[in-house]
Amino acid sequence: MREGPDIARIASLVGDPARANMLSALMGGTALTASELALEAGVSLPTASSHLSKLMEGGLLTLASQGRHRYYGLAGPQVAGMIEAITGVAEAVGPKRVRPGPRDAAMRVARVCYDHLAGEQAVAMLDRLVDRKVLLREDKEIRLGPSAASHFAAIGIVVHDKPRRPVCRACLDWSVRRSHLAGTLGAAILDKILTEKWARREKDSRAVVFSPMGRQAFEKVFLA
Amino acid sequence: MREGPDIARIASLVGDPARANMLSALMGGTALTASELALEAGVSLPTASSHLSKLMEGGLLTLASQGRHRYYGLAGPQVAGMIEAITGVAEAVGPKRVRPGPRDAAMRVARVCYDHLAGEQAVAMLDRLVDRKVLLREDKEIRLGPSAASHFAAIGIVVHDKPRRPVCRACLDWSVRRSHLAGTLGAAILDKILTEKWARREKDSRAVVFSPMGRQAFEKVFLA
DNA sequence: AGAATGCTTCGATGAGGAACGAACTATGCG
DNA sequence: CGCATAGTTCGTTCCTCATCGAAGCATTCT
Repeated sequence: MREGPDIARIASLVGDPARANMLSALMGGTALTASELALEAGVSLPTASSHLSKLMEGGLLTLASQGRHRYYGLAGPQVAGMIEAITGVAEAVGPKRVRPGPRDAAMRVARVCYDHLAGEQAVAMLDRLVDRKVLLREDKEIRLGPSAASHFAAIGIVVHDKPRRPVCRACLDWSVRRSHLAGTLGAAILDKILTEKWARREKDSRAVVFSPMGRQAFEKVFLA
Repeated sequence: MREGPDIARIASLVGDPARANMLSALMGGTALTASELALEAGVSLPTASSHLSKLMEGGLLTLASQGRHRYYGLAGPQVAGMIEAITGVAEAVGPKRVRPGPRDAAMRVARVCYDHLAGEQAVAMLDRLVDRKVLLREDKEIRLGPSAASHFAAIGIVVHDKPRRPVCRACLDWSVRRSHLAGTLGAAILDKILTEKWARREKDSRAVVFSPMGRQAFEKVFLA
C-alpha cells in the first residue's frame, strides 16, 4: 500500500460528471454562482450545493461571498493546469472523436484557459516570443528575457517584477500538446486582447474568436 | 450541460484508491505484473485484475504479454503528466502532512516490496553495489557486473544465469524516490536477510525491522 | 415588517461499483 | 500428462455516494 499525497481523493472529486462539468465551466476563468453551476452541470440546486462544498473541502475552489451571491472560482492556476492535463488525456484516448464541430475548431484555435489564452494562437505566440528572445524557455520553466520589460511596455503591458504568482508559467495545451504562456503575463496579454477588442469570447464557451482586424493586430504585435 | 472530452471518465478512473496506487506505482516507468500491482494497491488479485481492465479500457495503460506474465505500463508521457499534475494538486491542498507515525518511519527505512527489500536501506544497498561495480546501472536498467557472480556466491547467494524473470530490476521507491533492487536477485537478498534472521517482518505490515546485530551484519555485507 | 431571492442542510431513496471467493483459462515445468 | 503459477471471469455482497424534495437560513428589496 502506498501513501503520499492523496491523489485518489483529488481525482475522485473531478471524477463525478456533475463536478467535472462545473470545473470545466470554471475553466473560463470567471467565477460563477451556485445556480449557474447547477445549470451547467445539469443538476438540481441542492445537488450542486453538495458538490460545491465537496470541491471546497477538497481545496479545488475558492469562494467569494458578495451579498447574497456566492461566487465560486478555481482555487488557482495549478488546479487549472490539472484540469487541462486531464482534458488532454480524455481528448487523446477519447473514443473516435466524431467530426469536430465548428465550435471545437474555434476552441482549437484560441480559447480561454483559466485567465490566459490557450490554443494554436497561444502556442504560436509563445514560440515567437521565445524565438525573439523576449522570453527564455528553460526546460519546463519560462523566464523573462532582458528585453522583456521594454518590449511589453511598448505594447502597453506592465510586467510586475514582484507579483504574488509567477510572471510566466508554461501550461500544456491539450489541443496542440505543446506549451503556451500562463502566469500574470499570460493573463495580462489575454486582458489586452479582450480590452482592445481584437477578439471576443464566444457565449457559453471557452472559445475566443478573433475579428479579422483583431487577428492582424495580434499577429503584428505578437507574431511579427 | 457541456460536452467535449469526457474528463469525468478519466478522472474517475484515477479516483479510486486502488487504481490510484497502481498508477502511482507505474509512475516509476517500469511495467509491472498484475500481482505486483495488486500488492501495491493492497487488494486481491481478482480485484486488481478488474481495475486493470478498466484502466486498459480507459486507455491509460498498455499491456505487454510475455509468456504467462502480463506487464502493465502507463500508456504514455501524457498520462504520466496528468498523474503528475494531479499529484501536484494533491500535494498542495493535501492536509498538513501529519507526522509519520512509528510504523510509517519503519516502513520508510525498510519494507517488503512484493518479494524484495525497499526503503532507505534498500536504496542505499543498490547505490553501494553500483558504486562497487558489482552491478551496473544503465539508464533504467540494471545488469550484473563481471564480479557479480563471485561476489554473491561468497555471501551464499546463487545468481541464476537464466531465470524466468529478470535477475535485476529497478523499482522506484516511494519514500526515497530513487530506485532499489528488484528481480530474482532482490528476492534472494531479502530471503537471505530473513533466513539469517537479520530482520523480521512486522506483523500485518510491509515493514521490515532489523535487529541491532542484524543491521551490523547487513551493513558489513552490503554497505561496506 | 413581510416577501422574494439565493443557497444550504436534512432525510430518504436508489444505483453504481468495489470487494472477494470460487471457478475457469492459459502458460510453463518436470 | 499432471502440477504449479499467473491471470481472468463470474456471482454475490455490501457500502458509498449522487440525487432530489422539503424545510431551514440568510440577505436584499419594497
